[in-house]
Amino acid sequence: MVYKIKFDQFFSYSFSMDCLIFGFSNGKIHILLVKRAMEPYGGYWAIPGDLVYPDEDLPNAAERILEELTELKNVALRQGGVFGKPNRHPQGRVITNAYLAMVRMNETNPQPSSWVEELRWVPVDEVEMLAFDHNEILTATYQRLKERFIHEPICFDMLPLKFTLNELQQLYEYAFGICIDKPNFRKRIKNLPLIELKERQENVKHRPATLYSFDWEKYKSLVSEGHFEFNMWL
Amino acid sequence: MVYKIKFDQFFSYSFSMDCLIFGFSNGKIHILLVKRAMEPYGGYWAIPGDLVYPDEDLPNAAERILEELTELKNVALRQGGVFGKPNRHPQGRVITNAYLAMVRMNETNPQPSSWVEELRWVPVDEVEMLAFDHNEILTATYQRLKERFIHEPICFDMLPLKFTLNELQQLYEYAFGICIDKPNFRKRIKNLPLIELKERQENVKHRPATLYSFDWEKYKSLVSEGHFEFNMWL
DNA sequence: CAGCGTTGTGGTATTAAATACAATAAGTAT
DNA sequence: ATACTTATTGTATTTAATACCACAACGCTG
Repeated sequence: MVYKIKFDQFFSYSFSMDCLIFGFSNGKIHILLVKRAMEPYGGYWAIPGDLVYPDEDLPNAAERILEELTELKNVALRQGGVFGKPNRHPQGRVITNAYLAMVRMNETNPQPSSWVEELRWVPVDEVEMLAFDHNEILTATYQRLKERFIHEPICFDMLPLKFTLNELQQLYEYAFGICIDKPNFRKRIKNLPLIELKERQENVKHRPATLYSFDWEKYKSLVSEGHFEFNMWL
Repeated sequence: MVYKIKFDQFFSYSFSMDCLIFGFSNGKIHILLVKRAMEPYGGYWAIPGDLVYPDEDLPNAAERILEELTELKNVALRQGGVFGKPNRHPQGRVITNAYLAMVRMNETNPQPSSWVEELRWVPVDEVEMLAFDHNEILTATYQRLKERFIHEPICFDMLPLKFTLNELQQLYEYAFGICIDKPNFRKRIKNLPLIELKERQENVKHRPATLYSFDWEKYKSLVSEGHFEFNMWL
């Protein structure tokens, strides 16, 4: 089957970025959603995203768009999948690229901006109907996020800088829907480059837990020099 | 910073697919390259790829393009990364999406077609200067391929349907640049759903090795029902 | 067909890690 | 002090990874 298409017809697409920002709070992984104040899909909740400019590199576009819509800066965005069904966007052929990031919700204060009317953190398993094919994008991206959880220390990007071992455990338990024996969990992670702080929890109604930080310096040197591999459950 | 851009300017991009076909032969992982008989980059070696049609879904486009250029059909292509530097294509803004697949080289007979002048399997570590940003695309995609090797049984897509355990071992040794103890290797893989065939190698100058197949049926049922996880080296 | 070289296969002893489960210590609230 | 909640340590058992040795099976050569 041979198609005859004019050159111009090939150069008629648009390209967008969708930024999936994940955070952890109250034992649940959340995603940042925005309410669209603009057609198409005005009034719908959506993943923050917009079109890429003609002379803009993709990583820069993702950063710019995220900041324009939510005022978030200095977020380490990573590339995810591509979604390009011909009719996914009512205004034309728009192929979109998911970019994802993990942030500390307690230190992150997104504000609705540009065409965003409202903005909200929603637990990933409570997300309802979204604009465009954003449900599909979320599902696929969250799946990949969880896979990365196993072999990259990215979960520490969503935990507070000072966290308890229980918070770390809860994060993994939520992500993978499992229960872990507490004493054994602590033994497994004793290989990780964690810094045990002198501080403890405050304002809790029980024995305060010791706070820890992830030692990124040590982690990098371990990886670069020796044969250290981050691994949470084979 | 606020840009003012007309609607039309946003719908002026093009989108392409690049198909990275990997195979294994003589102890080396190869990639299928094509020689371009067309501008731009006429005469250069490149990853087979072309523009997506306006009404075409991405997976279909990848299949069509691969077939048009190499006459390969029924290849299980998977999505890889996106590459979209503003000036990566001399004719305009073309964002490209890598699709990758593993094939059995002994059963695969690609033929140059359409604008492809010539076609060649090249070991991944012997690839030289390619068209566009294809070296970058290859490096990034091969890297991801190797990561998948660890936790997905995709290596069996590039081995012959009937393979020896030594071939399997060689593949992993090449990919990760390591040496593995043969007896131990065989012990590790004894958990895998392999079918030990009644057949043996033929026309070899030494004791013929037993041939094996990967049991995809059993693999699927193991994964779906129980807690089986494919894992080659933590 | 004996003996050599090559490759495949089986075994063991050692080490390290994952698991299950019990017990203790350290705080808070009354 | 006492009860109660949560954090932390300990042990015994099982399981898997590793290193290394020995042997078996086959083709080839003389």
